Parts: sequence; structure tokens; C-alpha cells
Amino acid sequence: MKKERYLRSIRLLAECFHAFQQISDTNVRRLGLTPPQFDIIATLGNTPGMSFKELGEKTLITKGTLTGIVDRLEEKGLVVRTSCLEDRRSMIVRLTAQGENDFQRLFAPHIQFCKQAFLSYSDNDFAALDHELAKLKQHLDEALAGITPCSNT
Amino acid sequence: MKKERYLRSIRLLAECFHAFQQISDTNVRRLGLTPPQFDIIATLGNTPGMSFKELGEKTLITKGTLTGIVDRLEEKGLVVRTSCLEDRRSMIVRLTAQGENDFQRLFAPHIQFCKQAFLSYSDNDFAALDHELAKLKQHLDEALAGITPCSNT
DNA sequence: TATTGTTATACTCTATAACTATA
DNA sequence: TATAGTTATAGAGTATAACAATA
Repeated sequence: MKKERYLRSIRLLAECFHAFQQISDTNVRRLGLTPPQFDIIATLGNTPGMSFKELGEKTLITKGTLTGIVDRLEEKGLVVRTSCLEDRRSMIVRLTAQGENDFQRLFAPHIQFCKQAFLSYSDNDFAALDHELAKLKQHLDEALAGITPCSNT
Repeated sequence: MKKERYLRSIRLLAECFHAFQQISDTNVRRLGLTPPQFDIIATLGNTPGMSFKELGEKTLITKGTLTGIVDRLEEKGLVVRTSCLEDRRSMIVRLTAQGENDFQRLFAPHIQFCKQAFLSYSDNDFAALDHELAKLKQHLDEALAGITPCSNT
């Protein structure tokens, strides 16, 4: 099998992401959450809340699974369900005050870690990194759109 | 809370990785494997095999969990356990012929997807992307080394 | 005594599909 | 009829800790 040029780029990308995830998961567990639970907390952070449907689309968690995860977060007092007035089939999930608090506490170690990693980055370094990542993301989204009709049923 | 410059870079990185993972997981399920199972297959691919210890370190899966995952892959006929002659506490895991075959088949859709995304990339584009990612990875690894002593107990 | 891998337990996530209530 | 979310079920991953065999 021929070595394609882009495989190296993908490996690098995966390795970078891995480093962040390692830090994240460690701190998430330390606060008594599972990674999927934190995924929900992080998605709801700094928002007024959103429906199960929207939450499922953003996190790529299917609705049946989502019910269970939100149940556990509600038991912990981190989120609340509210009925949606416009469409009474729909439920709005949002962070409680304690949920907002944990959200901030969980991000702090991340931010600390990132700060260390980026200490020597100049404005130009950031611009160069973001430029390449944004370009990659655009091409990936285009390729994805051509492949997956993407449902959440 | 002040918006730190690097948070935008991290978000971009996560979004790019997400796109790859989405494709990966879809194809992995299609072949009847779970993502952790594929993680093992991918790690063993193109190697002569390795011990549980090494496999656990590379995939970040703890040893108790690893036993179960390897059990299921062995039932499917994709990997085999072999005793290690040098250290009889140790077990070597390696892909069977069928495992190698599935490994290749699973990477094919990935490669196809990536090829689409990178169609318009020139040699210079690749060089620029790799340069930024490699630099990021180096800084991340340094930051990680200063934080986690990193055990797999 | 330390290390490698297995076993045991309890809980969470996951896919899938049937179900209720709205629209 | 379609959609939003829940419930039910069976399987898989996970952390954790105790254990056996070997070093």
C-alpha cells in the first residue's frame, strides 16, 4: 500500500488532540463526571440552554443515550429540564448555578495547561496555526457534506 | 472571564478531529467493531505485535479493560495471544491474517475521505499544515511532561 | 517485593427499537 | 403522518480493587 501524503498530517492532528483529551479526561474524572457528561456540560456552558434535539446534534449523542446522561446530571444538580412553551413536545436543558460553577472549575485546568503550551506563541504563531486549521476544517466540512446526510434518529 | 487567545485554536483543532472521528466511527461500526476495538486493531496494524502493557500505554486503555476488549477481538478471530518467552508474566497480542485484512479494509474509507478533503492541497499546503501541527505537538508534549507522571496502573 | 495480566463488581455509555405525547 | 423525548433491552467500555503467576 502506497504511503499517502496526508496520512502524516492526520496522525499529527490526532496526536495533538490526544494531548488535550488526556488532560481533559483526567480533570473531568477528578470532579466526578464522565467524559460524555462533561461533553454536555461544556456544550451547555455559556448558553441559555437548548433542546434535547439541538444538544444531540452538537454532541453527536443519540437521543436515547442523551436521556440517561441528562438524568444523571440532573440527579447531581448540574442541569435542569424545562418544558418548551412554543412546542410542548420539546424539553429545554440548561445548567444550574452549580453546573455553571463546575463548568468554570473544569475549564480552569485546561486553560492552565494550554497557557503553558502556548507560552512561547507569538501573535504571528497563533495566526499561522489558526490559518492552517481553519483551512483544514473548511475542506473537511466540504468532504463530509458530500458523504454523510447526517441524521440523529 | 477573559477570552484567552489560544482557546480559539483549541476549538479549531477539536472540530477538525471531530470530522475525522465521525467518518472513522461510522465505518468501524459498519464492520462490526466498536471504536475501542478498532483502536486496538489500528495500534497493532503493521507491527509484529506487542505486550498488553505496551498496548495499554499506546491506547490509554487500562489493563483490566484491555483484557475484555482483547477477549472479544480474539473471539472474532482478529487477534491472537501468545506467551512471551523472555518474560513469562507477559502476553503478546498480534493481528491474525483476518485482522490484518480488516485493518486494511477499515483504513480504505478513511483514506478515501482524506483524499477528497486534501484534493486541492499542494506540497506547500501540506508543509505549512504539518509545520504548525508539529510545532503544536512539541509544545503540548512539553507541557504534558510537566504535569502528568502518567501511569497505567 | 514489584510487575504482568486476569478476574470481579458496579456503573455508565451505546445502539436499537418500541412507545407516548404532541404537532 | 411526522417529530421530540422516554423507556426497554442487551451488549460493551470503564474505574477500581483484589488476585495469581512470575520476576
